[in-house]
Amino acid sequence: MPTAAIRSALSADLRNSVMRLSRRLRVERADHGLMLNQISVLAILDRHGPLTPSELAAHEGIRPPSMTKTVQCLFEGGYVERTPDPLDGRQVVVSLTPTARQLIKADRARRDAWLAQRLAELTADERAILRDAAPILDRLAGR
Amino acid sequence: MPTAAIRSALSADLRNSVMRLSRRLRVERADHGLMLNQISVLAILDRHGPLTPSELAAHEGIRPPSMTKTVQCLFEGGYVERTPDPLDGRQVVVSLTPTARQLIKADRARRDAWLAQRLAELTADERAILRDAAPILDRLAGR
DNA sequence: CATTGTCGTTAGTTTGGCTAATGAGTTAGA
DNA sequence: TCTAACTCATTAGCCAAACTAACGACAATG
Repeated sequence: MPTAAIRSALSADLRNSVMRLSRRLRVERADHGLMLNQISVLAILDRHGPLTPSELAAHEGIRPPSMTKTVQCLFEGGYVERTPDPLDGRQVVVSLTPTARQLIKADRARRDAWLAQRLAELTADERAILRDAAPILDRLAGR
Repeated sequence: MPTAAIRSALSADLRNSVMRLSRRLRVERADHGLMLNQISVLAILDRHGPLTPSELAAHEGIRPPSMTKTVQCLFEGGYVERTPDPLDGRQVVVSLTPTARQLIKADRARRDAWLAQRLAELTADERAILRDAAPILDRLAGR
């Protein structure tokens, strides 16, 4: 098999795997009915503390308007608060509500975040491969 | 850093990388204006010869109605033909037109399929990691 | 103090999945 | 044989989640 063909096969396989997993990730939701991207935002807020919508968007690698929607959903569910920044009236600071904190805690305990669950079922070697692969995928996506 | 936290970080990183790359893949198109998933279908037909819509859907890991849409687009662009199977009147066989064959050939020569291009810019080691990672991602997606 | 820029949001579009249902055609069983 | 059940492709309609463009409020700067 010539090099070009091998690369072409990798391209096809990788594309398939990535698209499939992303479809799965998009649809999958934990038992509290939150979408995985919403949970991800909660996790970011938990790790970094209150952030503005733009900062959140940067973390997720999406545009601010997309993040506004996610935050809106979380707000309606009572998971986040939006408080205007007293120093800069343009900015809004998004922070977790006690409800969200409790949910995150329970989530972590029960390990019911879908992807984490699946990852736990892999071998250590397989997880190591994915750990190596993640930044490469990121670079492919073009930062 | 405790094991659980490491795994949780992997989960977040991997999710991010996969979603980012998938968004990129979805949007990216070659210079002939075809979406990457359409090009992928052409590539499958090129490799396997004529296939039915269901077979194509299975290859891409999507449902038949979704494939019908893609095939419809390709048909309107003059890239595929749909011929009824003479043995089984329910089935349709999708095959490449000369236009498509020519495009595939040119594509291959110029290597302008977006992902293949990016992959070519990686080191051999990095590609090896991705080659190992792809089937694991597939298993995460749930077969 | 007026212009220019930034932030969050709104509005509207695009893409590409999905399920459910339909119609044509096949297969199997009474 | 003829009817019931199944299979395949398609249609219709829904939904999630990204995007761009534009807007209003506010800030910063000349």
